[in-house]
Amino acid sequence: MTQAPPCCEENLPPVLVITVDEMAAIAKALAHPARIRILEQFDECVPRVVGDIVADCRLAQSTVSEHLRILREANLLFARKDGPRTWYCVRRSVLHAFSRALDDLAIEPVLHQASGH
Amino acid sequence: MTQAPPCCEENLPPVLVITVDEMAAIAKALAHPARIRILEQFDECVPRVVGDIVADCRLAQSTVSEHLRILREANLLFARKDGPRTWYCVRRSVLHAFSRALDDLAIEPVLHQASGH
DNA sequence: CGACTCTATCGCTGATCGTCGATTTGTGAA
DNA sequence: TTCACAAATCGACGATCAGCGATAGAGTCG
Repeated sequence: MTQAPPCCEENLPPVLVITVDEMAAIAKALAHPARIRILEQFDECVPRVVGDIVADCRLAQSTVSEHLRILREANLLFARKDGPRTWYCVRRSVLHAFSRALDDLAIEPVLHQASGH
Repeated sequence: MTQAPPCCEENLPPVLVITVDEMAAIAKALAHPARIRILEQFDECVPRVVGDIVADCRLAQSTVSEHLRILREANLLFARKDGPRTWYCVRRSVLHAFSRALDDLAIEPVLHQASGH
C-alpha cells in the first residue's frame, strides 16, 4: 500500500445538470452489486490503487478492471496514472448530481404547487 | 383519460434503509432512458393508466408494459387495478431512499471526520 | 538489456436485456 | 353470451453484459 496522492477530483469542474440519457448511463454503471461495493470501498476523498481494490473484491483482476472501466466511463471514478500504478477516486459531484436529479423525479407535491399551478 | 384515484403510495410503509443488492437492483431498473422518461411523466402524486403512459412513449404497448413491470418489481412504481385498467404511481419514498443511499456513498470528508477518526 | 510488477485489453462463453408481434387474460358493456 | 377493450404475458430475435484466463503494454529495478 503506497502513500496516496491528494484527492483527484479537486481540479475537475463541478457537475450541475444531467440529461435523461446521462442519468440512465450512470444508473447502468451502478447496476451491479460489485460496482456499488467498489464505490463503498473509498473512504472520504482518499484515492486507491487497483491492486488494493482487487484485493477487496472476490473477483479476477480482469473483471475488476472492467468494472473500474465502466465506473470511469460513467464519470463516477476518476483515474490518475502514477508510474506503473493507477490511482482511482470517486467523483462525488457526479454522484451528488445524479442523486439530486433523482430527487427532482420525485418532487414533493407541496413544492410543485408552490412554484405556481 | 379517466378520473384519477388518490395517490397509491399513501398507505405503504416508508422505506428507510437499503442494502447494496437492493441499490443495484434499483439502479438496474433506472438504467434505461425509456424508464427514466416514464418516471418523469408522473406529475406529483397523480397516478396514470398504462394507455396514457404508452401514448407518451414511442414504443409498442408490450414494450412499455415490460418497462412498467421492471419498475414495479424494483418498487419504483406501485400498481393498482381498477376494472380493466391499471393505475400506476411513483414510489417516491423508494426513490428518496435510493438517493440518500447514494449520498452516503459520497460522504463529505468533513462529516466523516466529525464522526470520530 | 532482462526480469518483474501493475493494469488494461482481448477473446471467448453463457446469461440477461430490449424490442416486437401475437396471444392470453381479465373486465365491463351490449 | 358475445363483443370489445386494457393490459400482461409469450416466443423469438439480435444486442449487450459478466465473468474468466491469457496476453499486451507500460513502467521500474538490477
